[in-house]
Parts: sequence; C-alpha cells; structure tokens
Amino acid sequence: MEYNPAEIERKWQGRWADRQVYKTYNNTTKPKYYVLDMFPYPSGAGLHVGHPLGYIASDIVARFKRLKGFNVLHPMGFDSFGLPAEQYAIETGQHPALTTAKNIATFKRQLNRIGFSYDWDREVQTSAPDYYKWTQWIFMQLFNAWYDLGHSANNGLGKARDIVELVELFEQSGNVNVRAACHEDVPHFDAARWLAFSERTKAEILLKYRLTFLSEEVVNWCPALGTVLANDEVKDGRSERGGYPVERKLMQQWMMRITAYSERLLQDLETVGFTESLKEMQRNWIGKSMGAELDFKVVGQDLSLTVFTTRIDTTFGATFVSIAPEHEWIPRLTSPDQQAAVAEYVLKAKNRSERDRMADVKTVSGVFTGTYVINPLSGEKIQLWAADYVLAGYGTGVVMAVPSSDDRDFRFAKHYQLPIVCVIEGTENMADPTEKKKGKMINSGFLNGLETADAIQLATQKAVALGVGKARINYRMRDAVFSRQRYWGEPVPVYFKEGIPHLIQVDELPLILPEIDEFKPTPTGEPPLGRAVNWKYQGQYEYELSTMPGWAGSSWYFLRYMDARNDQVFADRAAMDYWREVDLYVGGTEHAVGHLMYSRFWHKFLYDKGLVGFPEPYKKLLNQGKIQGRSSFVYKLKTENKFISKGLRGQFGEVAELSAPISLVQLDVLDIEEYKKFRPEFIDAEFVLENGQYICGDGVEKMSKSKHNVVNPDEVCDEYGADTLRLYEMFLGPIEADKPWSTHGIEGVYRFLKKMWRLFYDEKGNWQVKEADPNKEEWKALHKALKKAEEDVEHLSFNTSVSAFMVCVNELSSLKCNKRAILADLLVMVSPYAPHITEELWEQLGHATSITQAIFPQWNPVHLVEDSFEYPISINGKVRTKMDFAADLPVQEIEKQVLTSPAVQKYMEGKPAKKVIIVPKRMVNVVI
RNA sequence: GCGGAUGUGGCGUAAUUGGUAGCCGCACUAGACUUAGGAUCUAGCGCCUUCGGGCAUGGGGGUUCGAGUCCCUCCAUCCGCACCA
Repeated sequence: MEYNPAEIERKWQGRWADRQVYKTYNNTTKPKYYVLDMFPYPSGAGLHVGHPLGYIASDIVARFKRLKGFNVLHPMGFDSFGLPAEQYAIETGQHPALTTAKNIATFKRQLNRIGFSYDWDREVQTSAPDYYKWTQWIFMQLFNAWYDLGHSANNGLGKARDIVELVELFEQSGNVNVRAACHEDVPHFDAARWLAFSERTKAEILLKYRLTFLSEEVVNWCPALGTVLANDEVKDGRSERGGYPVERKLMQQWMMRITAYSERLLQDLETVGFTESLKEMQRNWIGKSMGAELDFKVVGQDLSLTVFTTRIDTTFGATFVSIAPEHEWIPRLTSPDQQAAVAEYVLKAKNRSERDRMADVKTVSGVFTGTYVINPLSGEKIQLWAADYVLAGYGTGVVMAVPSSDDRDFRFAKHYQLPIVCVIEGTENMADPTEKKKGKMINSGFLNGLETADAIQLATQKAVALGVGKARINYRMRDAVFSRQRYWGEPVPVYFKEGIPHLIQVDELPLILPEIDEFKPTPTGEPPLGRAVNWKYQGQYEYELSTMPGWAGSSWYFLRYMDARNDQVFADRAAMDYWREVDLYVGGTEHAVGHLMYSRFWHKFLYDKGLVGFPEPYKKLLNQGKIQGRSSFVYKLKTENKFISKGLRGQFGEVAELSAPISLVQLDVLDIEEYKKFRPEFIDAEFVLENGQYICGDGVEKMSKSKHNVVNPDEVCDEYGADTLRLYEMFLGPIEADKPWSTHGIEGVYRFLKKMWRLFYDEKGNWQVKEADPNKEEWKALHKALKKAEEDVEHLSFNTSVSAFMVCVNELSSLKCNKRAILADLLVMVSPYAPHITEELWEQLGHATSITQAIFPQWNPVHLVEDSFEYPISINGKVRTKMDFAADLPVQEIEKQVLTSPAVQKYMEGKPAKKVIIVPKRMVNVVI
C-alpha cells in the first residue's frame, strides 16, 4: 500500500465534516485561545497559493493549541461587500449577491480541500443582513455618541459618552465648559441660549459633536469609480482599486471622528504585539507632532494669522509667512494691486490635480499677496505669500517660513529672493544652512546662546506671556470619510427630515439593501440607491443614499465570531468576556493603516461604551509575507520565427522575452509541443536547444493572470496532496518573509511524507509496526524533535519545525525503528502540519478514531535528558580536540580532567593555563 | 529626504541568542537495486590545499579567550511614508 493522499484526504475531510470535529463551544472550563485570519474578499479569481500561507500557519497554531489542551476559536468568514463585485455587476448586469455567493462557494471548497480546522458554524459574511444589521447598529451607537476630552475621564485621554449626557450639560451650562472633540466652528453658548435654540439648530449643533457626523469636506473623489475614497484607499493620487485618478472635491459626507482617538491609538501601540515596522507605520499615519501655535498680526487689519510650528525657537529667522492657496481668508488678505496676480495663482493651484502637485514637489511656486504681517517675537514686518507647498488640511494652513532651517522655505526664499536670517550658530556661512538644524541660537534676541531644546521652551513661555501663542499638539491623521456612492455596501440607517439626519428605530434593523434595476448612478448623479423604487422611510422620508465603506464590516467581525448566530445583540457579553482578545491575528501588512487602524478605533469606542471589556482587539499580530509568482520566459529572435534556449542567447542576435505559462515548464525545461498549442502562431517556429532541451529563463513577479504565473492550490493538491502543500508552504522559509513560489523543493517534503508512511508499511505494503519497547537511541531521536518542534511553533518558526520532523524521520528510518510507542508520538507531533496522513496512520495504529478527540490532553512528552556531552576543547580560541563528560560532572572536575589530558597538554607546550572557560553543554576554552 | 528591515554555499535557508558556521531541503556527482525510473536506498557536496592545514557569514575597523550574532563606519537590496511646517 502506497501513500495515497487523494484517497486519505477525501476520507478524512468527509469524517471531520460528518462528526463536526472542529465545532467550538463557548462553555468549557478549558483555557481559551483565539487564533484568527484576516478574512478574505471573495474575488472571482479564487484562491492562489499565496492566500493559504497565513491560513496554514494559523491552522497549525490552532491544532497545536488544541493538542495542548486549549479551547481554540479558529473561525473563517468573508469580507463580502466591495467594489469588484459591483464593477462586475455594472459590466454584466449580474447581481453582486449572486457573484458573491458563487465566489464564496469556490473559496470554501478550496479552503476545505487544504484541510483547515475551521468551525464553519461561526462563519460570518459582511454582506449578510443578519450580520450588517449589527454593523448598522454600531453606526447608530457612534451617531449617538460624543467624545469627552475631559481632564479626568480615562486618565485624561477622554472617552466617548452618550449624546444625551451632552444635551444635559448644554442645558445646565451651555458648551463653554465642555471639552469635546468637535468642529472648531461651534460658537459658544450658555444654557439660556441653548434652551432658546430651535430644535433644528440644536440638531445642527449636536451633529458637530457626534462621533459619526455629516459634514462638508474636501474629499478624494474618484470620477471613474463614481465614489469618494478614504485617505488609505488612495495611493499616489490614484485609487488603490483600479488605479483611477482621484480629485479633491468639496462634498457633504458622513465622517467618522477617528481623530478623537489619535492619542489613545498612538499610546496603546505600546501594549500590542505588532512588529516594530508596523507600529511605526501607524505612528506615521497618526503623525503626532508637538509644537506651538503663534499669531502673526496682519498689518493694517484687525486680524491675526495663526501658524503651527514645531520650531518656535527659530521664530527670529521667520522672514515671511506662507499661506495655502485654498485658505478662505485669501481674498481679504490680498492688497488691491496684487488682486489679479493672486486670483490667477489661486485658480491655477486649484486646477492642478493632487497628482500633478505631488509629481513635482521640487518646483517652487507662489505669489506675494501684497500684505504684511508682524513677527510676534522680533516685531519685524514681513511679507505674506500664497504658496501651494502649504497644505490647507494640516495645522492651520499657514506657515511661518524660516528659510535658514527649513528646506522648503529655503528653496522658496532662494527662488523669490526673500531674505534669509540664520539663527543657529555655525550656519552663517553654509551654502545650505538647513543642513544644521540644532545648536546655539544667534540673531534671536532673548533666545541668543540657548540650545535648541531650551530655546523652544523659553520661546513658548514668552509667546504665552505675550498672548501671541501657546503650546500645541497636532496630528496628521484626518477624520475618515464614511460614505461611498455605491450600491454593494451596508445602507446607512438614516433618513432625512427637513434636511436633518435622523436614525431609524433599532427594532427596524436591519435596513435591507433595496433591489435596483441597474447598478449605476442615477441620471441626476445620485448614488445607485437613488434608483430604488418606493424606498422611503415611513413612506415619506428620504433615506441616506450612500452606503458604508468596505472597512465598516471588517472593523468588528472578530467579535461576531465569538457568538455568530446571536440575533439579540452583536455578541453576547459573556462570550466576549470568555474569548477576549485575539491571541494571534495573522494577515498581511497591506492593512497596516486601514483595517488595523479602523478596527482598533471602533473597538475602543465599544470599550468606552462598556460593550466590550478590553481596550485593544489584537494581542499579537503575525504578518505573513507575500508569495510572489515565478514567471518563466522564452526568448524569440526579433527578426526570425526562432526560439533560443536561455544559455544560447547572444549567439544569434537580439531576442524578445515572452512569458511562457508555468504549467508548460518543468524544472525550467519547456514542453515545446504544448507551447505551440498555446501559441498557435508559433506552430512552425524553430527551437534552438541546449543539451536537447529548451531551457527557460525565470523572474519574480506578482502573481497574476496576465503573467501566466498563477498557481492554484488545487493543482498542488491534485499532484501531491494537501499535506504536502501545507508542509511545503511552511518549509519555504520564515513565515514573515516575501518569497517567490517555486516547486523546486516540493519533492523534498513529499518524500518526507512517503518516508514517514514507510515507517508504518514495508515495501510490500504490509503493516510492520512492532510492539517492542523502543531503545534509548530511538527515544532520543524522537524527543529531540518533539522539543524543537514544540519550541518552534511557540515562536512561530514553522520552517525550522518542519526541518526537525525531517531529521527525526531520517533518523528513525536509518535506525529501522517501527516501534508503536515512537510512531504514535511522531504522529501527534506532525499532526498540526499534516493532519490527513497522520489521522490515517493513527487510525491504523488502532488507538483511536481521531487524534483530535482522543489524545490531545496527555500530549506532554518528557524530554530525554542527555546523559553525556561531547565538549570541544579549544586552546587560545582554537579548537584542538574533543572530550566526553558525564552530564552531571561538576565544573571543577571538568577543568581538572581537561588540564591533565595528554592531548591538551600537547598544545599547552608546558605553559600554565591563565584561565579555563567552561560553557556548560557547549565547550571548554583554555587560555594560556 | 525621513523611518523600518535585510545582507550566510549554485539556490531556499539554519545556527541552542556571544560558544566547533552551513541543520533541513533543492540542484548536482558517484554507486546500489531494477526491463525501466521523474521510484527507492548508500555515499559525497562552501572555497583553496603541497592533505599538515589555511581561508570563509556584503566591505573595513573595534570589543572579547571566542563575533554570522554586540559597537562604529561604508556599501547594496527590499518595504513603508513623503511639500505634515
């Protein structure tokens, strides 16, 4: 009987399903372990071999933890709302729900084939009404909340509170004493005025405080997709999906006040197990900078411009002020004679797309407004310029320009010949004074002689004393746009009454996505939901027509798995208190500033509301690397219908590189006949061979259809079986590393499985397991591997644990060991990696019908202790000989034996030993 | 420009975290068993060598009895952010 993966895997996958082996219960006394994969978007292309990399790793951890006696939550689901299904619907008219259902079925079939131990009873789909009901519910909680920045709440970091409490505060004393995260333009009012406001005004004011709010914002508008996008969905001025140009546009949008949580999102990074580089990405995205605000009085007007700076110490070097061209005060700040020039410049800057503006950051442009402002510390009268290097959206949109210590200000001043005053000692004679940014202050009045840090402190104090400034912290992170003018997303549970948004009733959830005839915007430019017939709240009020973005559903799904079928609450509090944080979260870095940021934000909100009992959702994050495609190339002469083998290029003239489907290439050798079938136009082509074969070139590229290099896991399962695929993907290298897919090494792990099989069956297929007691050598081979494999899984070093299995099987093979006691433990050890073959052999061993049910709790092998060690003996750092010592020999005794050994004395040449260094279980070094 | 990481045989990688560098696998070489092998088994496999040994972890320097590992410096590659004041 040969190892036959196809038969074994079919058998066991069937049994696992029938017996519901992987069903997980919330009510056990076992300790819990929650291991989660980032759920996939079910694309039409199905899985390729890159997807399962992380899933295999998490499945190994899940199975391993079950062996160790944990109650393991290891679920899977689908992030099934999103753009591709909708784009496909626009092109083909097919309903996104249908394509999505079809794609999910394909994904599930492929996942099950690999043998993952998911509890499918807990599956979630973000596009299912019984799921998005709760996404809508969380939206409503956000709408009904405001953020109290308070002095004492949550250690001074503030927390979200119910909007009703805000109304109470307003009724008591207006908003003067309320410290809340809100729009800056809320006017002050006292209790009497609040009570006197109309209901409408009250609603408008409250909207400016809510954690999700409607607002006129400059947003990323993508005309090709017909929707707005969040900042993290825009890369280099183009949409991440599809790569279409993105414009800036002022639109009314639903926003999420993630900025209220900036400081907490930043600080709590210290408490989570993310990699340093990923934390750094999030820190950059939050972009905290500590600095100061400073007011520059406008000459001849009763008006001040506030700038934000991190270098208030250099204020004496501020020789002009720059203002963003989009700034709303520009008309007021322009002198009559500069009116025309400024207007022209502002218009030009506006029409320049975001992308153009980024493309030439080196080009300097700006225009003098004709207005002067007063430097508040030096009293100097300086020019005010409009310049597009100043961003309207960051800080105050106004910058004090210090050409002597800021690179951009320096370029600008050079270009327009504006004055430059050096304020740091040693920069006076430098061609580019901005290269030295810190040092003793000069030319700076009361700051002269101070070092940078002290100067910042004193300058800030002085500004406060003069009433012209204050210390200020700025964050780069913006509030997140929450509207998408698309169909295939969660409807926003809001209707409009006289232009004011109102929530629908909780018992009216879910607000079902209505059917529409076409998935395009309406002729009047409204979102697709505008097409829904008779879709009105209580038959008369307009619903919100935009839908939620893709990240809404994925921002809380990890909680739903804990109690996936609950129709009373989003998840039962007791279930969440049992499962708590995700112990291990596995996924790619592409979600570093999107999903991982938004879900932390929502989670913290739920925490503030007392709905969950822990402030961070993920304990440890493992970023698996990407598997790139390995493309194969053939080389065709440009002038002839002739293909040249890789090694012979250059002997025939210029060649063109064509990609060849990797299915037609085995170990770099091209199947010429199949290639001709694939490209019939080359049916008569001549192939110049080397050693009788056509050798292809290769290169590493992203896996994609157009490059003919996609490898489907089904193909690998067909040829080698799921266990080989699982082992091989783990064996490929460290899980975090990016690596090209290559089948070059897959034979190795396949051989390993066959070799393991042969420990149980002889060549003729006879069962050959013996009951005899294993000898010491056999135990040692096994326990070495057990120890290593166990440590490696704990450290998520899967490649080295696979190596340990291979060593073990090699050793047992050469010892001809087929003793039951050894083989049983070997199976247990390998089972998380190759569950099918191990269960099959385990069943044959006759101990149980299922490893998962029978033996987990008692797997706690006692590692065999080494009873003697071989020490290399080095003299002055050079290894000269080796000696054996009993394991429990005291170091003094080792030292004595070493020094009296003839072999050592030979090298010591009669000199006395200065010292003897004994590294236990390692080596002995004698220094003379 | 700023930030993060990485650099070891022909290739993918390993090294008990400062202790004999190269585990495991691929590829390759030789042999065995075979009608056959893209099956299996055995042996070899960093480089040089006068067979004593010598040299090797991107380059150079340092700390140490001892450095792939720690420190300094230069070089190269990958990733992230980028007019953020």
